[in-house]
Amino acid sequence: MRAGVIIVEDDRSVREDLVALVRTDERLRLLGAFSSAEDALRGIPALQPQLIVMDINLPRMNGIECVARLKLLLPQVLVLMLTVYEDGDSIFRALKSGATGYLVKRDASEKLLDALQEVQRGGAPMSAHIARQVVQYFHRSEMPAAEAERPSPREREILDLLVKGLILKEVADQLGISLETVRTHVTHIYQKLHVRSRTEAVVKYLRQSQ
Amino acid sequence: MRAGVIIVEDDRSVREDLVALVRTDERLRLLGAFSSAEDALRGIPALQPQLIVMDINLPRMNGIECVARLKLLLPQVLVLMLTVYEDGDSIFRALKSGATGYLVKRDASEKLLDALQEVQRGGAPMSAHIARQVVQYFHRSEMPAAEAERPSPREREILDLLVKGLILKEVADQLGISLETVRTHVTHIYQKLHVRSRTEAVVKYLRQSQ
DNA sequence: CCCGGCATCCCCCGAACGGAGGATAGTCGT
DNA sequence: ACGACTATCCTCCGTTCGGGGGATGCCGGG
Repeated sequence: MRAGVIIVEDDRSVREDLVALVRTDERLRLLGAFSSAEDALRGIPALQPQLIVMDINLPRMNGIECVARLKLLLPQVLVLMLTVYEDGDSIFRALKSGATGYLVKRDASEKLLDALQEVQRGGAPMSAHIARQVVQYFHRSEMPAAEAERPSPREREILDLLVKGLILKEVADQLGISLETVRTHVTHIYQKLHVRSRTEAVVKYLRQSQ
Repeated sequence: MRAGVIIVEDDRSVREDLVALVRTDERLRLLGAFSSAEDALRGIPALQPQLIVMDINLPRMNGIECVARLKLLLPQVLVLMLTVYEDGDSIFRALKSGATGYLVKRDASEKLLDALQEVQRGGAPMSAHIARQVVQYFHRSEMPAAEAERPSPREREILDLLVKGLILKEVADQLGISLETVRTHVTHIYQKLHVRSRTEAVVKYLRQSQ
């Protein structure tokens, strides 16, 4: 059976090139193409693809965030990141998010199909140099959260109460501040921890503080 | 300043006796009396009492559960449990939930006021025999969850997905079942873990599985 | 002196959630 | 064969959440 493929790429002409390319390969079946991370998150789960080709540089939510979320919904899916960036940080974050391969855009037209095959065979298409960095990266246990990414003291105070199971209104009463203020703090916490729900925030917070 | 007192007792005549008793003591100020745990939970936080006299044997939610929840909202409040039960298990669960003293009902009329004073002085009004058991109890690290209290395999499967931050709809898609089914499972999980929100459930689950 | 981070408060809105019902069906042990 | 536990699906309803705005005041670094 042919492997289902999804393309996520905001540039229309590039996207159409990729779509055309995938269609030339009889081992692949193109299930769809999206032009934004948000659309991809909504549409992909129902399509149950085996492979995703994801551009990193997307408007609003980037491809790395998008892959991280998709991997929660489709743990089995194989992701090939596509990008113009070659810096180590992007590579790390992409792979950390769950991507299997990392292709530079200028190589896409000639290497995409080979890379997709390699991904399916259990490989990880990328240069030896990058592979080396990857190994080293995973030896470092945790991505050191950037300075501005850490919740402020007040925000941590609120997190502590959320961990206890209090709802927002109870947190407000407890701290003697308004519900709206708590809401704002919580929004900021979500942004800093890159999550979108209380549960995710609490789990991440507990894990970070050992 | 006089210490604010709340009474929670479902039997009207007993409740009125207690109210009258507290009113005779000029060192105390009666802030209110409730006849159910649910009403108490709704009303007490706003009253900010220093002392709570709580009956264990209440309809629906019992006094122990009620105290556990109140303690989340008012960590400073001192609780004196009132009960007809003298068995070790009730005592343990009451104190575990955050109660400071434990008075048998038949002693209430003559010892309540003294007990409230003692609680405020940092004491713990109960017999030496009980105090001994308490010490031993806290040496045992955890209350072994009853057999029927443990989530079923399917429920744990769902908990695992909730820990990852998935919302109910995503869990449903992931498991190939309907949203309603997930909702039912989650309700059962809440009942077994004695919680009322996803956050509480996830935190408790993570802590129980080390 | 201005900008960024922080803390506070407010509004709107749609989606998600939690509680309380009820229902069917399969398994398992007594 | 009967009761329990489990898993599945459903409706109704009020509350809570999360995202999107915007606003003020304080403080500290550049």
